Amino acid sequence: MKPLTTLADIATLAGVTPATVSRALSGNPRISEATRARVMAIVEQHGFRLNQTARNLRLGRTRAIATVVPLGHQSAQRISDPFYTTLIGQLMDELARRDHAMLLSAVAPSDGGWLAEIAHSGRADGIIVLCQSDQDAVLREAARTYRPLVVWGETQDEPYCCVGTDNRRGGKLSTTHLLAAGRRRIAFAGMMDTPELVARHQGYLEAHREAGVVPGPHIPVPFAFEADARDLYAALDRYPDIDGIVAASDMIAMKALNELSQRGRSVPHDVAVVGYDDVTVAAHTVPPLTTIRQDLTLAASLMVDLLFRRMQGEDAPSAQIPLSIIHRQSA
Amino acid sequence: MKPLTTLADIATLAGVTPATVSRALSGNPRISEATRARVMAIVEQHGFRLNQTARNLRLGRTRAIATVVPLGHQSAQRISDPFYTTLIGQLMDELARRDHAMLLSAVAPSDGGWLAEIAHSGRADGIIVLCQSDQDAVLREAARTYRPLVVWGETQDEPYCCVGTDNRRGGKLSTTHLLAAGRRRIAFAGMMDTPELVARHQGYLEAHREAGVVPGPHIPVPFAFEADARDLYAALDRYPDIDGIVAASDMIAMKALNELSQRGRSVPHDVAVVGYDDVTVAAHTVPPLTTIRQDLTLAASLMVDLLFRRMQGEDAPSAQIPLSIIHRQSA
DNA sequence: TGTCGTTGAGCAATCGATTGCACAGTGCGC
DNA sequence: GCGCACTGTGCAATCGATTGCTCAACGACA
Repeated sequence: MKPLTTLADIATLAGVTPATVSRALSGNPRISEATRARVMAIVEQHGFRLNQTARNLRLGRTRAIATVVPLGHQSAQRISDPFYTTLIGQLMDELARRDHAMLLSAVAPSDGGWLAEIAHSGRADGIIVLCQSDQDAVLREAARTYRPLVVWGETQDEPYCCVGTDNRRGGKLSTTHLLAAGRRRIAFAGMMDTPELVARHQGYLEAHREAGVVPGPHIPVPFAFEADARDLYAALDRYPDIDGIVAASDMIAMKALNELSQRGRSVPHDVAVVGYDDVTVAAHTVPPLTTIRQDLTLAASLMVDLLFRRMQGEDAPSAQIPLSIIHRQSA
Repeated sequence: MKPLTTLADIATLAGVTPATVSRALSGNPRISEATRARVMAIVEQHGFRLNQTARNLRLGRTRAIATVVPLGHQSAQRISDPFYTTLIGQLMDELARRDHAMLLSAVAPSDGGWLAEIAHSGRADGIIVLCQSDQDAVLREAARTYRPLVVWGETQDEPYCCVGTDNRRGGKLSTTHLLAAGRRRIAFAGMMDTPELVARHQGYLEAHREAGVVPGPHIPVPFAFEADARDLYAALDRYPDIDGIVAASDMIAMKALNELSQRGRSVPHDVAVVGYDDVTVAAHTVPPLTTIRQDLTLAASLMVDLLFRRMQGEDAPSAQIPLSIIHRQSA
């Protein structure tokens, strides 16, 4: 049963016009039951599907949302971090629930045109940007003319709609936890090349300030596992007196567990480690990671909700989602 | 500078017809340099972008590839397994390189129509299906009428184009490794609800047969970490004599490391563990995982290559990608 | 000056689905 | 028996870009 390709084909078979078939399919009440049944039978029989491209053109919408990960920062050379992939999965579910498709892409922003290209090419009805990266200026510019845009990242005074957690508080929370446990030489492991990470580091500093403790060294480790991370981690050897590590992500924390284990330093006895994100594997490392949880299911549903409100013209504002520290055994 | 929306707008401003603007943009040599320059200037100035939906309708193609993950099997309730997310990332890169967008979706196949829906709705020029799941029949049926389809999974005698590794050999490889190390009571941990996993299990059995060793127990653990996996893992207590575990995925292996550690059983001394996939984290577990590597960069480029050849009408065949065992410290 | 070839651009159909409006047919009331 | 309201379909324009064909203008050449 070769599938027919157009409404007109079906119309011919049913002895009606394309208009009638269209109405029958869309449940228009002005079509008689008899006609509808006849049309539907033929549609079923031939496995006919509407051409979505034509439909989208006519209706001026695509029922697709573009999800973009800008790779302007070094932290995420690739979308390999489970944090992002989990978020993408949740967004996908949430969009599917609203009957929208997800157009996924990662862009290495060579110029400022990447966002405008997506916004005005008519491929999607809205855009979700995962991570501000170093593209704050581009986002601000786009927000001036393009409304259906939601960004995951550090919420500050941005003119665009941004969803995220209070990263400063998160960084402070994990650091305070270590300080309260008596740790006095706490390193911060991670880059500071996105607003979120900068904020986490600020929270780390703030906790130290309030406790009257001198901050430990900064160890610049990329988010993802990379070849040169090994060298960077030699930093652990440079600072043998570290008794605590605040990691900017669970992946970094996990790498820390691994490196510490190889150096014969026990966690949490010698060094306590706190992660960030509570990705799925965090509960399954050895020892399981104490970490800062961001509720990604909530994040995804909130982002999609805001996006749809913006697609309807509403001027939905930025929002923060709650944060909590999950106590496991690494700290 | 509000972006103009249509070719006609630009045409009006330039004092020409839409046809001329279209030709100017596409580099048609029949347009004079003077006219082209004038049109281009206006296009630049207003940040005009072609409406891709209209273009796609006219040209009969979308420059988009649908990537689908069927969730018919229990193993992957969600796309959380790093194996799939890494593969998706690689596919995304490969598609971007060919200037195609990726339409990502996960479907819980309630009926057999999901694939036909995607194939004939005209949203994408081709389809990549990640994992056969329990949908082999649907794939076979679709392959009869729809050519641009490539599946990741177990390559057997399927009539559709399938890319994958020799899972039977992989399962055998890891099992043989354990047997060669003197292990004699080896469990297989994982579900057998997809053809790939069945094949890995067969390899496991085959290795035992050839070595003249009785296979150990089968512990049915889902691919992903889930709430009830904990109960399933109580199986470890039921079989205290196990000295080796062949895991159907690295995630399962990782969970095994964790559970064993909680029971005070050392890896690899008491129990040796071999994973599957060599996901990024596998090198960073404690101890680092010995595992079977599947080269996903190669897999992605091969799949996309086959898909594009099929989109051009060629009858590109199934293919296998190589496999290797990576020796680390867990076995 | 008349004819032909070339260049550059316009006209209009097309891709496939949707929808406002027109209109034929039916049943009803008076 | 006539007009009216109502129902069910058809007609044709529309969404925005592309492209085969047509055609005007120009220069060259005889």
